[in-house]
Order: sequence, then structure tokens, then C-alpha cells
Amino acid sequence: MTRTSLQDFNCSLARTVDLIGDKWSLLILRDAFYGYSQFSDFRNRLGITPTVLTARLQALTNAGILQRDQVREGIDRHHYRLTAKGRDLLPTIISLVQWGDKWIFEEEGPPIVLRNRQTGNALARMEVCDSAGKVLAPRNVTFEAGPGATAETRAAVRSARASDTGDTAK
Amino acid sequence: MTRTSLQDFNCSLARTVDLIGDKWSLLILRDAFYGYSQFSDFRNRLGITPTVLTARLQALTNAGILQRDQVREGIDRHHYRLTAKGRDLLPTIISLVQWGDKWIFEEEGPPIVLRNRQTGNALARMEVCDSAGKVLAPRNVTFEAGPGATAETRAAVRSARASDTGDTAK
DNA sequence: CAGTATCCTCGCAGATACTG
DNA sequence: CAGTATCTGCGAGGATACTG
Repeated sequence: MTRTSLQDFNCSLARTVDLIGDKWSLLILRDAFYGYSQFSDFRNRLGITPTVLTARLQALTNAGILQRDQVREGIDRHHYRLTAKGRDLLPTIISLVQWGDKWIFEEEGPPIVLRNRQTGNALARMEVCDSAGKVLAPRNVTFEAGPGATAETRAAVRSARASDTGDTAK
Repeated sequence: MTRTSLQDFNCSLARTVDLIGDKWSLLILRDAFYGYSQFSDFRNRLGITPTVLTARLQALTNAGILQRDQVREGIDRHHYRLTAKGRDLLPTIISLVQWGDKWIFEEEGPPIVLRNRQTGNALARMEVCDSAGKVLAPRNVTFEAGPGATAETRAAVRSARASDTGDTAK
């Protein structure tokens, strides 16, 4: 009956997605990375309703992803800036952008190009690497129960590994 | 009145998020990476309603992220497997998982640990690098209009760069 | 300009039952 | 077991007006 809450999942992805896995939040974060910080910035750029924007900014602030600071004493304008926790979402944002560049804007070319501010180099495509720096293909990523695993998680992992053939669509 | 469509944005992030930026899709993709492929797999693991699952699987299939193949001739069971386009979402999934591991499951430790199947090494934290392989801090990521930029995009980029101070929350 | 307050509508998603 | 069909509701999110 009640909408299922992803907080019930003992899974980093589910819990993370529950925080930022909605369309507006990710767009707000993108703009925050681009350097925008004020209510009206987000509002004008995204065409988002003030009500919704307020809710999103509060949620992100409560989650510790943004921090709200007054621009100046005695005035009710604020900056919503990325915290360290929020800045740590950069790889996620970039990987989404790169996926879209590749698979959606393939012909036209990407509308926005990202660069290293200091060197001017373009960004490299994000890759999944292991601790030795080796790039991993999806099929070579495997998993096991970690320290925070519940009994259910452990059981799920076992059954998964039993049925895991390691191949993907041919 | 109508819900604003993210397809209107000339932005890789918006368009991508419009495809996969909902909670169920990302969880389905996670399970697909884990090797699950059948309707009942997703249904049992996620506790998702068949109606919703059908809709999500169709959407992902239409988007070319999953591909639907019959298990055997004459039987109506199917595998939903990642296509190359879908497999390319691995960095996004991993970055979300790693963020959750770090910022949500900090004390308990992550419920699931990812490894290189071949070497057994743990995965490295995903980093944003430039083409020279240099790791980039968020503040050093800048942007400019790309080949697919519309006039509006160009204008937005200009005004952004003018106001961009390069600092984040102190 | 930065929000808050109301109202309303549409669509996602849950429940349940059904078919091949 | 793999879905489809219907019905229903709740709640996100849009529109608009208002306050400090």
C-alpha cells in the first residue's frame, strides 16, 4: 500500500538512489557543480516550481549534500553550496554525462564539454578499475558479502553466485 | 500543467536521467550487473509489482539498455540482459555504490564488496581524470559549449563562466 | 528576490485477479 | 512462471498568488 521505501534495502545503491535518484535533484547537483548556488539560479535555469525547488534544496541540505549559507547578514538570500559529501558525487554526475554524450548525443556531439581547468585537457572517460589500476570489463566485476551485510544479504549473495554464469548478452 | 519533460533540456545529464533516473530502473540495472536476468529474479529480489516491473523492463528495453531474449523456443520466459549500451552504465552504478559505501554505510561497512573476478583485487574508488590521467578535484572541472550546443546552451555557458568564481563551500 | 501557502491534476505504483 | 488487465490512491509536482 504505502510506496515502498528504498531505505529498507541493505544496499548502497538503493539508499543512495533514495536520496538523489530523482530527476530534479540530479539537475540541481549538476548546476551546483557548474558553480550556481542561489535559489533563483536553479529556478531560472531549470524552470522548476518554487515549491518543488524548496523541497529539493531542503532534502539535499538535510542529507548533508548541500549546505545553506546566508549571502550577507540581514538579507534572506542564500548560497546552496556543495559540501564534501556533495562534491563526492562528481564521479556519478560525470559518468552520467559521459554516458549521455556517448549514447544520446552521439551524432550531434555533446552540448557541453568538460575540461581540466588547469591544463585544459578534456576529461577522460570514466573507467572502473581495481586497486592495481587495471580497467575492468563489466563481466569481470564480481561481488561478495561485506562487513555490513545482513543475513538476507548473505543469502542473496550466495544464491546469486551459484547462478552467476558470468556472461552477458551475446 | 504537463509534467516538464527532461527531453527538452539540451543536456546529457537530463536526457540520461530521464531514461534511468528512477529508483526501480537503477535497482534493476544493479541486479542485471549482478547477473540476474529473469522477470521473477527481479520481482522476487526487489519486491516490485509485476505491473511496474513490466513497465520498467519495457522502458529499458525500448531505450536499448536491456535486450529481451527468449530462454528457449516455444516458452514465454525471457532473459533481460544488458546490451553494450547498458553495460556502459557500469561506471555510474559503481560510483553510486561507492558513494553510498562511503557516506551511508561508513560505520557498518558496506553490505556488498566489489572485486575483480580475475585478480581478486577490490575495486578502486572511481576518480575523475583528464586525458593525461591526472585526477581532478571538483573545482578543477570546468566546461564549455560543445559541438551539439544550442544557442541557449551557449548563452548559458557564457553567463555561467562570467559568474563562476571557482570556489565551493568553504 | 527568497521563499511559503493553496489548490489541483496527473501519473506512478500498489493490490488483485486473470490468461497462456 | 511470465506476464496482462483493471481499479484505485496517494503523493509528487505544476500553477498561481501571496508575504517579508
